[in-house]
Amino acid sequence: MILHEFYCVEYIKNSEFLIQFGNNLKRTRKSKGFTQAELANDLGIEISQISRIERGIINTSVSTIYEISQALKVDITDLFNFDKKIGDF
Amino acid sequence: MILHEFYCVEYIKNSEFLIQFGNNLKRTRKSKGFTQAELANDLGIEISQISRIERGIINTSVSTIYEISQALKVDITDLFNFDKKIGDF
DNA sequence: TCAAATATAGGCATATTTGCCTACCTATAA
DNA sequence: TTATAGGTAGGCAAATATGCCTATATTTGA
Repeated sequence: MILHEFYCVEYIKNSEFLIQFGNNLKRTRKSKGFTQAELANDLGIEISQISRIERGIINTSVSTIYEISQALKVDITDLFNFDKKIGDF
Repeated sequence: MILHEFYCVEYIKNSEFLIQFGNNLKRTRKSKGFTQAELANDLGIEISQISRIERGIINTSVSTIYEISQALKVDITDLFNFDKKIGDF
């Protein structure tokens, strides 16, 4: 059994990046008018996975990222353009 | 024990995308003058992983993609710009 | 042709993600 | 207050990626 604190600090590599990425995904998803449930349903994956990705607690795969970009009808590169977009959450 | 044929067809989702992605990574890596061993060493991961990623037989994580882009000194979005670049291998 | 460098292949144990599930939280509207 | 929608949390088993290792194939250069 793993405590969440330990989980965040030791278990995940690059968690800062993952959190930024997740926040950007969340903003993008909302701007496209999707709920987590709708996005998950379109992808055929679990809502809890979307939640975990957006919170940056898992390091999802490149093909999932690709599928998300297709479902949201955004360019996959948009999901990585978050360097300048801080603090609009 | 898993035969390679089965492995490719049933095990991997989105293998077409992963192969394109891998080919694009390979071209990008070479254009930056890196061998697989050099890239793997810079990242602190296994050469065999780089090989597997470039051949599209595994679905690596978003943070590994991010780290690769940093090691190669390219924008992460470049690793996904391969729609138009067919047949230069 | 030969040797060295580079890349591919895969076994095996371990790490991590994912699917499935249930529960809880938070806001909003009736 | 109650109900509903949207999101968060986490346990557990199964699926998949990764590290570590050795071996083999392919390419490159002398």
